[in-house]
Amino acid sequence: MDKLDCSLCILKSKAAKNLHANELSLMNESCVVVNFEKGETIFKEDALSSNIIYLQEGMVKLITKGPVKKQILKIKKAPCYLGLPTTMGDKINHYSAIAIVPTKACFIDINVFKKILSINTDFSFQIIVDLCKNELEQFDRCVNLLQRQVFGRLADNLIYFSEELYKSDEFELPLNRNEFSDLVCTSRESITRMLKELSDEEIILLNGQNVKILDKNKLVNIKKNG
DNA sequence: GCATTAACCACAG
DNA sequence: CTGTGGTTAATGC
Repeated sequence: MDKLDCSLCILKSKAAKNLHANELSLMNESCVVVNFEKGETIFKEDALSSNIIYLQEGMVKLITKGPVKKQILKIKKAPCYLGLPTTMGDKINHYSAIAIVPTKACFIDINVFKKILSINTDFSFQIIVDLCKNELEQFDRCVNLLQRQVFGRLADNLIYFSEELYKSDEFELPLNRNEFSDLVCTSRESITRMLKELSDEEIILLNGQNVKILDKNKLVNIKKNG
């Protein structure tokens, strides 16, 4: 177990920036840092959960086993809190979190977390804002998945990676074709074909997992009309 | 009917 | 793990 000092952590979420020294030291006492390799599970669906996880570095996928097949719910990147809905909302986890790149995470006892929520309203407020943003995002994603065709969903996800996760037109997909299809809700073959097609039309530059968006406008158009 | 979309299957690097 | 081709079911002119 690494010894840590939360007050020295520069990778603070918006919420954690509001924490006072005494609250940070409260976290220190019950906080454990764990490193995860790509592919390692941070917490598992159906297991009892009693921690809030603070993602210090890295990226994870949240997945759940649907009635037919597994589904990637969302890709989350550090810094952020993980497992708020699934830890506060029920006794058992409704989804799993798996690292998709080397990831560093702090495990915080739920009771300590609750205590801090109750004494620091700025912190609590920011947590609520995050949760609300997340819910809006999920509503959008839900409608997109249900009402758009595959090309639109693919474009949507490519734009999400570019704008939300990497803040760059060029990025390395942290998912293989199969996982990406689980995110976009389509088949592996369709992902292959459609990425190739976008590449042929010079809307993206594709080189293995490396994606560069060449024509953002067209991509946005596909997202709208797909 | 005929075209389009996209999943499923099989097979090859 | 990925790309390709063939096949097929569903949907919409």
